[in-house]
Amino acid sequence: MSPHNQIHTLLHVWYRENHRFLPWRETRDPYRIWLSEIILQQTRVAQGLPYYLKFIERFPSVLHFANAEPDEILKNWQGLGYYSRARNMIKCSKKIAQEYCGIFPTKYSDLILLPGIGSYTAAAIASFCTNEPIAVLDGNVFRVLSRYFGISNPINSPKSKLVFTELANEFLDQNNPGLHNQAIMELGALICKPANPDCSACPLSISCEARIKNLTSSLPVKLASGKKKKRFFNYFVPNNLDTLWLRKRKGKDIWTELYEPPLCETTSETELPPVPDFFKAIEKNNVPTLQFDSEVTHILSHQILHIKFWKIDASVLTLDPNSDIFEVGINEVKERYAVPVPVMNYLSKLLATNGVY
DNA sequence: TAGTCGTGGGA
DNA sequence: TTCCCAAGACT
Repeated sequence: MSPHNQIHTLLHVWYRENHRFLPWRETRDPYRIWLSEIILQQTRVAQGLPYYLKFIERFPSVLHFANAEPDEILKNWQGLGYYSRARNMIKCSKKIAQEYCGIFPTKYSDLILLPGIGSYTAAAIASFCTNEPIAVLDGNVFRVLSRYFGISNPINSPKSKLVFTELANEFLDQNNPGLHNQAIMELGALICKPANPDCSACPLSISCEARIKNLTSSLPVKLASGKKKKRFFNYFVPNNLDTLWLRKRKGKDIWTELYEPPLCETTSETELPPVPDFFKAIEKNNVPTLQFDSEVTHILSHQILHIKFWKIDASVLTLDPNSDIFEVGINEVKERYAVPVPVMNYLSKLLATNGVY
């Protein structure tokens, strides 16, 4: 008999009566659970839901997913952010196709070895699909446990993760692991919110340390994040409107494997960036000139991007054949190539302004 | 380990 | 405006 028996009952009753109906809760298909969990990492339900529905329709099984073109996966992921999730899903699906004959594993010990599946996602899939008794620990659970047990360890410090992991598993209802995990996360999402938690409606309030000691506004403790770095991007687009140059981003920077126009990054704001050397003048004396088009500020978790778009006279230049830049119709870009949100916004504005398509 | 990886919404 | 945040994982 667990010392938390009574609270478990209250929590589970609350969940049954108050949980949201979400499509990934209507299945025990590990593929669908996996898809939803990866999509929802650091992402709100409202933002992820349409992506989930789109992916399920287009890629009904893990083998459909594994056999798809990586660029098509990325294109469907466009706009969701944290694109390494999609890249890791591709690796993960291929590994499942090869090592598991396309049968999606459900054991925590198997799941944790797969790309993009960490401790949270492995616990979620295992407990939701087969009731494997292992506690999930996500942002919601961190917050609920911090308040309920009055734990002041910072929730975003790797050292604290061990403490909260043990606590979560001690608090886990061994008889209903899947339901318990769902319930505690849903409680964090709907009641025990970061700001202004609704303690009056909380099934745990009777024995919640934070509520009893009036600490709900000071828990959980979170370490401050560093300030954002500024970067200055200059994108070059041809001055005729129906085509675009693209290049695939590589390396460990943002937007890896997404496409973007030729880029010149500068260390400070420029009134006029240099003409990059992947543009070659057709005639030596007819150097292409740049014409400022528009600018936008794009904010990421750890960076502030100051982006300027420049038009360049395509009729007097040619591309360095050694560059990886290629030319595409704008329609094809919109349909096939995953591009960062600010680039997509620029294209949409371009098309709307000119009414070409 | 602390930093990094997007995006959109709300206080 | 500015800040924080939302079902984390990786290095």
